[in-house]
Amino acid sequence: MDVQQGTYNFRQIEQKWQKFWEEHKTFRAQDGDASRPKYYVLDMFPYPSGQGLHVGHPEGYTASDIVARYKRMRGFNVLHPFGWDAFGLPAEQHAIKTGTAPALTTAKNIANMRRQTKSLGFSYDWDREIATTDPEYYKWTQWIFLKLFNSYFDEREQKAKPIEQLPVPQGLSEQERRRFVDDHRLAYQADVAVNWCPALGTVLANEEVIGGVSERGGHPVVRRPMRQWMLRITKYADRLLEDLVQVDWTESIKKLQVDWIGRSVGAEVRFQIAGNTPESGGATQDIWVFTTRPDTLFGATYMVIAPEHPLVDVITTPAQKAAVQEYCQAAARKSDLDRTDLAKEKTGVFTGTCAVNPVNQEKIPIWISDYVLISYGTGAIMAVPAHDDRDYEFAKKFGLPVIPVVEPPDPQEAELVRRGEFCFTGNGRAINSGSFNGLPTPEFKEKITAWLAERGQGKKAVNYKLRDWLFSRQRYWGEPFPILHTEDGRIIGLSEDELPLLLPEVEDYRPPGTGQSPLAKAADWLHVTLPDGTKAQRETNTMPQWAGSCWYYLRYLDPRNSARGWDPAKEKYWMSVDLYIGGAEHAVLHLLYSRFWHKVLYDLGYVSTKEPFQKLINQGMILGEDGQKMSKSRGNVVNPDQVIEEYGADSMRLYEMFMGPLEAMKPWSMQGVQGVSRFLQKAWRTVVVEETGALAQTVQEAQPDDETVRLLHQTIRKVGGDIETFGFNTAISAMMIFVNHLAKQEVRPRSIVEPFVLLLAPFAPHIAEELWQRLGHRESLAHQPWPKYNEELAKDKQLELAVQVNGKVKDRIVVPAEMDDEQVKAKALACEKVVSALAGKAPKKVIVVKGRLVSIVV
RNA sequence: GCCGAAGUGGCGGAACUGGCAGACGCGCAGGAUUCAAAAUCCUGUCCCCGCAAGGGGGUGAGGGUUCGAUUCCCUCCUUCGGCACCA
Repeated sequence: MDVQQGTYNFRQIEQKWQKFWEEHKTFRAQDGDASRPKYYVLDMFPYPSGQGLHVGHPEGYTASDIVARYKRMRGFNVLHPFGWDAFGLPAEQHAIKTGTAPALTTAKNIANMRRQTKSLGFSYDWDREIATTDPEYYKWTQWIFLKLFNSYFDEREQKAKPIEQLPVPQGLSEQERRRFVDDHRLAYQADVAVNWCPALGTVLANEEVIGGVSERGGHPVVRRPMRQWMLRITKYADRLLEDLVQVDWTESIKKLQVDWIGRSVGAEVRFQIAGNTPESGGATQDIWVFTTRPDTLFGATYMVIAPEHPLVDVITTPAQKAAVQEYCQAAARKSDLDRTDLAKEKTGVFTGTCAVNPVNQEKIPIWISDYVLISYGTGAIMAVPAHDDRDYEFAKKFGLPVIPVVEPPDPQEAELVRRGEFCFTGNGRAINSGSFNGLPTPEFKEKITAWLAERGQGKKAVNYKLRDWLFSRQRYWGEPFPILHTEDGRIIGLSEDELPLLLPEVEDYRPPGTGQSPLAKAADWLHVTLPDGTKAQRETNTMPQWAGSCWYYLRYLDPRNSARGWDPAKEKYWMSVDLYIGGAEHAVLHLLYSRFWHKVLYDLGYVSTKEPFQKLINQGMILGEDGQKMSKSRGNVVNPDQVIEEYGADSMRLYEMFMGPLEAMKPWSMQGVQGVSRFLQKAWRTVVVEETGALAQTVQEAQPDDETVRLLHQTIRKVGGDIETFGFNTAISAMMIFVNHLAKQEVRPRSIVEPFVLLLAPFAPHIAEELWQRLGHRESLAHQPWPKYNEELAKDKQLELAVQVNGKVKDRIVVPAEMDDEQVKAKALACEKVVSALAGKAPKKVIVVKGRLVSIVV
């Protein structure tokens, strides 16, 4: 067999070992094994696209695989699973174009990407493979949805509870009671202004709209009211924030989540409409505003309400009616894109009515402008142009007064602010604020909030940028909702034993254009008669792609369980995920949604940890050789199949890790692949005679020399340490140094070569297994103990120190490692070059830095 | 505009808690081997002056702290990522 011959034939070696691992189930994770610590390494599972794997995928997968293989050798029971996030738009769009069922396209794509993934020799436990589109999988996605549907959020305990425990007010009619309950479910329906994308024929979540166009495809998105399914993620805003302290993620990713949740503390303040006194009838409601700067109340010179504010019609005077109507209608027609584009120029219209500032009884005009959003706070603001950039801009445009009430600490700024020529948004001291003058901003905030509360004019308030999650899509290729709508208007969740509710087969995948999904056309599926004879229709919306990926890490724990989503004992054993690796593009979407579901499941007792992912690493993007983002149109896309064909999986893996830091963005280089490929060949030749395939004569049962032993132990220490800190590039460089040294040796003792092969194994597992076997071992090295290093043996006996005079290196001295500082000093001062550099002057100071240098200051 | 990360040879990048800048790899140059090429091996490779010994400069720019700064502080510039009227 060719494999037995000498040259490094990666094709045969890689095939051989991939087959071996698969047949021997080398990487099977043992549920509940109490004899070893567990370690759960998870990759963000891919969407099985028709393009197949791109080189960005193996970057994260190789990193996690190195850790998985390393942990196994360190004695951990490792769970390292893989699967497919297989619902999604491309397969559906392909179906619309060609009529091919998305299920078929998806199966084909999975088969291809599975082949590619396997060709890289990752140590996945393939017995646990899952696909979100598998009915046996989405059955449980639907099950979790029902848990959300059948739960409410208990404000006092700040947690989800079964809906049966919801305290319902007495004396409600059956219909009112039902309405009350439905309004408290974590999954609920609401008429909301949604992001409707006409080109895609579906609504999108806020997170899926980037700058007014759809994230996928870049199609225009408009606002439109529609009845949609929502998930009450906002109830979890505080917990999603607080629990970030207990996960081990980079600060920048945490910050993205914090910013997305956007918690703001301030006050809600009541403004009465001028003239709306008890004597005059007092019928009009007051306007409540939210502000984070109640300390600037004395500087409020006007108010703004959103065009959609319910009081618009009530407070508009007859004289202003026409102008206001025109403005509001124009605002309603604007898409988000328009609003973003026009953000530079403020627009607005006066209602004709004034409000009364509660702190000084001043009358201030009420304006309407679309820079105030109906969906945030109360949909109305008090405007303080002296201390808010947007209000300042608006006031300048419409000639409204600017009254400074905060004095900046900087005198120059203070002068400009006093003249109304500078908008100061920072903290300072109060001016023009009556008896509050002189107070520092933070203190003023507290005082004024209490002052308002005492008088019933305000209260402390918290607002979030985070909105409830729009959870329905008008698409075919997604999980159907396990929901029925009865003729008499009831919403019923299916019972557990009716799951999975299968996706019906349809002939036409085009959206009907009515705002419904293609499922509305599946008449047989759509219409249902309940046992009691009631007629009902199925919910025709489907879930967004995020649904399946919200909980897949739990299904891996028990992927074939048909009785429950996962076994509680297995959950307790494996959770939480110790290491999660994937792209940073999921920093807010997937990770936030997933954490939310996890917390609901935690509240309901289905999982035992508060957070799903303990440690998170984001791999950086790989650019094309030209330093540009890879794209077909640029023609700079690197195909993993080709790289593997030409250089082998081990070289591919090694190069992806050697390119640079895992988290950095970095360009591809085919010559770089060649470089690591040369390294592997060199490593091969240190062990195997190329002509015969025999073990090299130089690999002997001999005593290694001190230097080689030292280098081996240093390399063991370096490689292990680097894997722990994800410094794979420097680990590989250490192995290169080691091989360069070993290749020069006439004799390469087995006691040196074998540990090295084990070090190489997590990075380049195929070649390592082959070398291990050729060294005479029968068993796979996958569970061999990781080599240990000896600190004493790793220590350098002699140290070379630099000797500096006034910061310039003048000479070098070689000293025994244990030499004490005084002796080192003496030796340094005795150097010929140092003596001449000193030129007879006495050193002021001599600093010895252990193992580094001697610094002499004159 | 705001927030975050980062700027080191021709290129990717290294440098522990402030301690010899440029490890390792690529590329390039020269040499060995070869009829020749590939492969492999050896030598050199931050910049400037110098035949050399040696000297000077150097981690985006400028300043500061320090015996000593790629590392810490301030100002500015550039690139990338995120958010985008959230009061």
